[in-house]
Amino acid sequence: MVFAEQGFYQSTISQIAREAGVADGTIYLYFKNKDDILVQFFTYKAKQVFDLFREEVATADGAIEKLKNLVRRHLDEFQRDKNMAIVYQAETHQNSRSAEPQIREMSKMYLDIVSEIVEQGQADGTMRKDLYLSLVKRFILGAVDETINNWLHSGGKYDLRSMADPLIDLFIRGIGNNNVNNS
Amino acid sequence: MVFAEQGFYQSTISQIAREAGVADGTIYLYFKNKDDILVQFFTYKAKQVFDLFREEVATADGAIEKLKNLVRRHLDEFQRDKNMAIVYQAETHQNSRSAEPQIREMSKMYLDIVSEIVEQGQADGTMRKDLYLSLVKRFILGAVDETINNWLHSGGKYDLRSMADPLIDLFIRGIGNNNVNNS
Amino acid sequence: MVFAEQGFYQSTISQIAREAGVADGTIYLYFKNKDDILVQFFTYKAKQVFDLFREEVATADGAIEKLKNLVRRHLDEFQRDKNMAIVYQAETHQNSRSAEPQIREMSKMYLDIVSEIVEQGQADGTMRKDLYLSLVKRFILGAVDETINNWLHSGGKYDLRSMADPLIDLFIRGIGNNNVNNS
Amino acid sequence: MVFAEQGFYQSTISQIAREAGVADGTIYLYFKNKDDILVQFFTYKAKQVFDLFREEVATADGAIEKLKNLVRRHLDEFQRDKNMAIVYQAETHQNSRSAEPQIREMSKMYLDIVSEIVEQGQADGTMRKDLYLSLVKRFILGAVDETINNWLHSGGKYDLRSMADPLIDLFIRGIGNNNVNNS
DNA sequence: GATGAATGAGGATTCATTCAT
DNA sequence: AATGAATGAATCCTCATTCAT
Repeated sequence: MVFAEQGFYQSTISQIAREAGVADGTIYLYFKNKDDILVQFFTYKAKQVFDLFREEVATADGAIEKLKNLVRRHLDEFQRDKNMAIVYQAETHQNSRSAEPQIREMSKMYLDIVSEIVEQGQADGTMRKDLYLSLVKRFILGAVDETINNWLHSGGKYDLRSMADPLIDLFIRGIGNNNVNNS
Repeated sequence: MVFAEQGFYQSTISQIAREAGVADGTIYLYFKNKDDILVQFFTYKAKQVFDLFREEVATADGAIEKLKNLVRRHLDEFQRDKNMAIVYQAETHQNSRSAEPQIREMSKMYLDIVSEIVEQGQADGTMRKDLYLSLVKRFILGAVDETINNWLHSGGKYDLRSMADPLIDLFIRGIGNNNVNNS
Repeated sequence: MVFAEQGFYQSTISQIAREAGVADGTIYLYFKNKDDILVQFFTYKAKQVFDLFREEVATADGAIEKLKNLVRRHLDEFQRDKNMAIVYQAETHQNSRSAEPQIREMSKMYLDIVSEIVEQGQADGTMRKDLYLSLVKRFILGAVDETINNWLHSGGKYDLRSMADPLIDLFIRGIGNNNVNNS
Repeated sequence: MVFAEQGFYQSTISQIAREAGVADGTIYLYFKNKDDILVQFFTYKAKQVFDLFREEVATADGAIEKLKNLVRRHLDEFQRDKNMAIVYQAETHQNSRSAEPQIREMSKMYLDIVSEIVEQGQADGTMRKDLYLSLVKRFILGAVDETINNWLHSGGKYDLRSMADPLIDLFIRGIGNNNVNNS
């Protein structure tokens, strides 16, 4: 996918069309304009990915287990579809984009899933009650995102999925030495 | 700053010049080309910001205190210079940018500072020894970044700096309920 | 043709396009860039003109007759296509042109034809054997060129072709008074 | 001189100024505008060179001797001042130049000198009477010009002046084999 | 539906020229 | 007289979009 390599705005309709194996004009039979390609791409991908996420979370028991599955699946999917990962990383950090609504929606869906998990964790006593929820969800999303971002910038060589467990561990236990404090 | 509002590549030289109160051609007396504006901007800002960061870390005692100061300062500076924040967020998540070297350098400097802090924390017993260091540093950077990113997408209304302490708390203690484990 | 009137480098793409009855962008469907217009023009013309020259020379008997035909045809063609004549005159006397290879090739082809003729003339005894060949061919090309150049600078009013025979006469007999020598 | 290397129109005022060791603005104290540099250059050079030519012709006896001296001096001067040669070659073959009047004047002066010589030659019986004068003078100028042009395109390596005598020989005797005709 | 040639607005960059110092 | 920073008109080229076939 061209706009994974050079960014969506640096890609031309000609490149996109050639890659799709159609003529330039044909693009306009399916997309209103160039921006609409991005919008539809995100709309389609969002649905696809979030269905997976929801399903993954639903099949797990316990908040921590749900969180583990979510993060694993997240890393897994982005590893599987590196192009989507690149486009997602690039576009979620711009503003005044035409795909802004789609991106906000995706972010929101993700944050909602995390919120639900944390709230469940608080309810069943596996997570701290004194958490600043709106911060926690971003803290988790941010850490996962940056893990993906770094994987991308490194060229996507190593196994991204293997980062899931250590990452969850940091979410759950933090980096402080609890043994010291609790001794 | 125009390219904070519409992204650097969506801004025109005319807009940038008008905003700077000079003629289009004048831009080229100070910058080799359009890309060079971004490069010089990051080079200049990086030096300025990292001097502050280093200083902030140096004046604190103890790893946790250092980390607090760093994160506070980070949020503080990005809150103070919102335009820089926007541009930084946008450009650090693109690839094949001309400012790539500057951005990699900035990232690396940041990660190095965090590494040093964590290593010190491990040495003085305030941080866990069983940490995956290269993951931890990105986990911290990612969480801070996403906090800033969200603040930006919300329009920069609330006080970003106030996020520092709860964020550090999450880094240190995690979200797991240690009381349960330790009871 | 605009660049006949003002020189190729003084013409703008807009002018060239307007004259061709197409939009500016259309030019770039057929030419790589502005320079390529000149290159293609020469490549095309060179082939066309030199095919004529070769043919003209082939159909004549005897070196002197061949030379006459060549010069006649040369003047004839440049008279017929005055724009080409202007561009040719202008560009063959510049250096570091992008069309340089085409121009060198055209010059070389011309000089080669003349060389062959002169060598044949020497073989059949109609031309002097003590000739400095590489000078002779330039001497002929130069004289024809300047004849064309002057015709152009005079506005192309008079009949250029009528210069052919007197010019050949000068090539063959020179301006010296042989009768005096031979008396 | 910069505009010998890249042509006058491809040279910038900055380059010309730097080479002259003055600031850009200073150029405008001495020249009305960029074109005026070319105009003044030709005006100055023309006077200088033609004074030499006239002198050279005056000091010789006999038309053929005068012609020899003129051609020698011409080649000599252009060899000595290669930059002038390049600029002269380039600009005399363009039209709608601002230096056009200067160039026409230079051409005319040259052709006038040649005319005078030929007329004298006809009067004293060393040159043919049946010459088409306006053609002869261009034939001579063209041949000399092309000799210079070729020397320039070859990089100006060999001794240009040594071409003078063989060239004159061609002017005088032509390339035809008179012995054959006169036997 | 599909094509791809043609369009022309838009944008980066250059550079002759000016003018305050 | 000399400077050189600033100007902005001018120009090449790109590319999203259209539309006749």
